[in-house]
Amino acid sequence: MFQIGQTERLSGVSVKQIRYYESIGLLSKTHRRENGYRTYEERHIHELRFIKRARELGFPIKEIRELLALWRNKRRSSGQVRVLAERHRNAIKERVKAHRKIVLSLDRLIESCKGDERPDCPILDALGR
Amino acid sequence: MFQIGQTERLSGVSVKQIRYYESIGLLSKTHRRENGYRTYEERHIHELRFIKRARELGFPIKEIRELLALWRNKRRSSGQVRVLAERHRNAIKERVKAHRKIVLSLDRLIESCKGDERPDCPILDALGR
DNA sequence: CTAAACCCTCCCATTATGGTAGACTCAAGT
DNA sequence: ACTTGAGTCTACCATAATGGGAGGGTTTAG
Repeated sequence: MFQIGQTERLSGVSVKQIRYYESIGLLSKTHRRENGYRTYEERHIHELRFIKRARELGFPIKEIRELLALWRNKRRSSGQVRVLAERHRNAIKERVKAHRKIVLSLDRLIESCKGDERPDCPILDALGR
Repeated sequence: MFQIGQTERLSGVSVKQIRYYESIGLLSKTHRRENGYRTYEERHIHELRFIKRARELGFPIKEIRELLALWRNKRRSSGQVRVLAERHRNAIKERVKAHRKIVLSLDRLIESCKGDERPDCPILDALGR
């Protein structure tokens, strides 16, 4: 039985986040003591670590909800998880692709800009074209 | 003298965005007709196109504000613009780097997952470790 | 005169997190 | 017993940029 501060230290998830995850029904329900304090058990720590790792992999909370459901369900199929992971990976790949294009454009613009004290600026020219 | 719908078509920026950019002081002030309708001139179209291009390059509005100020200021130095562009490019590069790491991690996880009908799933195992 | 197409303002929702205020609880020290 | 500090609670605000919609005025064409 931990209280929220200990749970933060044990899981690496901030108190704010813990309360938020509970409020949106992502984290399993917690018990409350007489004084209103939340109490956590090992199970919650594990869930929070799970959430934290999934967040670090960029999964949005909506998808973590599905992953968590599969994690809790002993009769799930690994195929479902794989589909989720692949879908997410593709989304990130798309973002990377778009960002790399942007970087290339910026490279070209910056390259063409002398960056001196004069008001002449190809970057602004290109934007204001 | 255009009204907001025409301005949307000419600039490619949505009516919603146009009003928003004005409300935060990004777009130059507009005149209002007797009936309350906004009226736009060439100048506004140019500014909106500028904003649109900068947004497409991923510049946040805060930085577009600075770029626009430099664009309007005939006595600016191109060095200032270049610094802004480089800072922004570096920020995006960092994001790309982080995302690529994530993709690699996902690649490994997905690779290790057979994706069949069985409940055994290395992805969930890794997240719930 | 009416319908359609415009325009207006105001409010809400999104995503996930951090901050703060005001109040309560608990444990330790004096 | 009393105070102090740490811990916790709820509730509200803010972020970034955009879209959606309600409810209501205006203009133009038929």
